[in-house]
Amino acid sequence: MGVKPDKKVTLKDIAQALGVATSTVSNAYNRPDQLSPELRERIFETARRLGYSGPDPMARGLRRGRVGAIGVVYPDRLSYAFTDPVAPLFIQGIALEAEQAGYGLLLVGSTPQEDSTLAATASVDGFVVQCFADGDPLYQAVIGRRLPTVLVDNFSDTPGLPWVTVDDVGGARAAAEHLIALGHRRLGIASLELTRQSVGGILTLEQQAGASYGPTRARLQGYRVAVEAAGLSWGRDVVVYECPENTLEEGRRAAEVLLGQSPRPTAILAMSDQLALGVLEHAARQGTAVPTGLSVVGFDDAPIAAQTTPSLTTVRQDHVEKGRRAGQMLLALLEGREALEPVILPTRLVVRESSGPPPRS
Amino acid sequence: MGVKPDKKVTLKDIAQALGVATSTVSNAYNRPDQLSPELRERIFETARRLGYSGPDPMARGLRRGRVGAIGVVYPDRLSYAFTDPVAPLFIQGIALEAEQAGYGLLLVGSTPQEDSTLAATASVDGFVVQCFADGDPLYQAVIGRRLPTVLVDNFSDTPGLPWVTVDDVGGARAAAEHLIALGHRRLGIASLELTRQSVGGILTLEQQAGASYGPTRARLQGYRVAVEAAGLSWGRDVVVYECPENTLEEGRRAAEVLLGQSPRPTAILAMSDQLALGVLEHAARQGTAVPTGLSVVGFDDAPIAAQTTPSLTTVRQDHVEKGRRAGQMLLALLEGREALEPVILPTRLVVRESSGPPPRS
DNA sequence: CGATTCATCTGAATCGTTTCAGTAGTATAG
DNA sequence: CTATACTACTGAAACGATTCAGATGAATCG
Repeated sequence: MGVKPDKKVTLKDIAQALGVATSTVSNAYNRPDQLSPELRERIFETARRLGYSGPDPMARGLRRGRVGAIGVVYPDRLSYAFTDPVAPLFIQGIALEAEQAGYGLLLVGSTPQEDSTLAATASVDGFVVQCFADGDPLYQAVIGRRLPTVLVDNFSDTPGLPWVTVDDVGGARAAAEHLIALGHRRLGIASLELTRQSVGGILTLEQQAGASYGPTRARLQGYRVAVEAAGLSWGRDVVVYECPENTLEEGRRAAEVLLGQSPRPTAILAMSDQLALGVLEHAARQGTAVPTGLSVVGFDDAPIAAQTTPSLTTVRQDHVEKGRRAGQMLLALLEGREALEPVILPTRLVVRESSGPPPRS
Repeated sequence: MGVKPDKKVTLKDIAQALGVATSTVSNAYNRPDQLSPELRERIFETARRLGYSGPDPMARGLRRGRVGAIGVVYPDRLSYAFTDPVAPLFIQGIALEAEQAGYGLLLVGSTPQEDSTLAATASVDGFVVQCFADGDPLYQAVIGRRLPTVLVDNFSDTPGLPWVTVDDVGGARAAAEHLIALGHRRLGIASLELTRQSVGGILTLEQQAGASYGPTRARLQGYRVAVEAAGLSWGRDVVVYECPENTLEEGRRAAEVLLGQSPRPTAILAMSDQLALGVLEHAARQGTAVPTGLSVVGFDDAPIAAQTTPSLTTVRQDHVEKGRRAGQMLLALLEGREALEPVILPTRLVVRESSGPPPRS
């Protein structure tokens, strides 16, 4: 039992079996006060006997206009989503709110075949969408659904479309200021992608101007503000390397390329802890001591950042809180409450062992 | 726009606007070959103009009998699910298969209010359910749905209900044998929960016999086989401490209690890396050197296990593969292909730095 | 005792699609 | 020039529930 391919048992079947109206059976499930307890019990008994597992969610959803699921949209393939150690934290935050309100979480990513995006056909009551590049078709598909939607890590000027971001500019700026205060004068930046389908590599100033991912753009700007405030030249004293993916390997490669520049940077600013860990790994392989030979600062404060050797100096953002806020905003929309104000969450520099004064030249 | 609460635009509206049959409009979306390209284009144009976002997923799902989502069920609250670093890997595995077949992943956990479980009302085509204790009501609810279902980390004797597990017994045994071969004669075990809603603490032999979580039971058994094969006494030479939650904190507490026993264990076997990391943390705080003062062996081989200092000796299982297999099995069921055989994935001891010979007494 | 309320239960409309058996009308074959 | 086959489109019946305005009879009230 449990998996027999019986023809489907419906409300009607059990109504017929008992000689009552289907509406009565429906009431047994949805409005216990509308019928006598005995009849209700008899209905459940019959349902059990016939193997009826309760009202069909889809039919109910259609009629009620509500499914009980919120869509969480990733700009990338779903299977990549979890290579980033902070993704689960964000989801956890949404889950925290969703489960209280009785919603499930439907994860949707872009499918291998670009054309038919799942976002267009997902049965959900609303969406939380993460960090999109300008003009991403998946994003368009989501917006096209005209469902209540909350943006994360992206701004929006559309009224009624709330968003939550973090202070990327401030965080990045604090990170760069920290290194400069330690005496570093030559910096390498391991950047996240600037555009969809980027190939990576050292970026010219022009290319940097074309960043279409919000957080990447904001962090570059934050770094730059600090650099120029210190009287350094962004063009001359800083090298920006774009990593085409947010993985350890790309972090390693970034380190390799950046440290191959001359003059050699004495510190590397990474836009994620994932990349920073890759940088640490490269340094370890090369026998470069951190922080005496090289300083590294990450971004995110992933749980692992505190556990590595050396532990990672990084910019903390509260991913769980970010998820919660997004969840709260969406639920407010879904439940017809007043829309919540967009919010910018704070970031904070956490100094650990991976940053220190530059080596004396 | 995008979020205006217009009254819903339907197929019928756009059919009327063009003076064609609704079935024709439907065909425009689902069977392009059934109508002339020009009409199809006119239909899309009108749809765009009226703000029609394509066939309603729920209505379509109802009619077609397929939603395009697979339910991933956690035995616990969803927000807890992600405190374990290996959970994302498992999901990633499922996602890998699901996204290829065009399915989304609906995460459902137990809701705070025990009664109305989301599993009973989730719009999905099938379920993957993780490690349940015998008789868990959430599990009953899932089975009651009579949808195609795959069990993970649990066996099943029901035909047509495939499962995937790992060789927990073998892995645990290898871990214990490793420690014994190193010379350890007194072991502490930091166990995962044995039953739902357990409170934790040192376990008597009787209590151990009542384990209702499959993996916990299997690992205990594996440890025991190794211990007794070496001529040691399970009752006298081994202390089992049950952690009520799989968290760092509980790992620390386990270490504290286990190391407080006398005679003191010279090694701790933890049933997850998460717990093992807690043990390491406790050791570090106490100034106990690992592995010279204490050996620690984990379970799972979470990504972080290789990165800690000292790196963690552990039993490797391939969580991504576990997810993939589960996904494949479910998809086979969903697509009406022949059911795949249940599978037991291998485990393998990975020796790193956290295990060594016991201190000389 | 007639009027009201109350607790139960019923019927029919509806939710927004898909599907399938047709119907014209036009092109191809014999 | 009639039979055959397409092509392009239509109508109506599902899909499996919920909802809401009644209907029925029993109980309560003044």
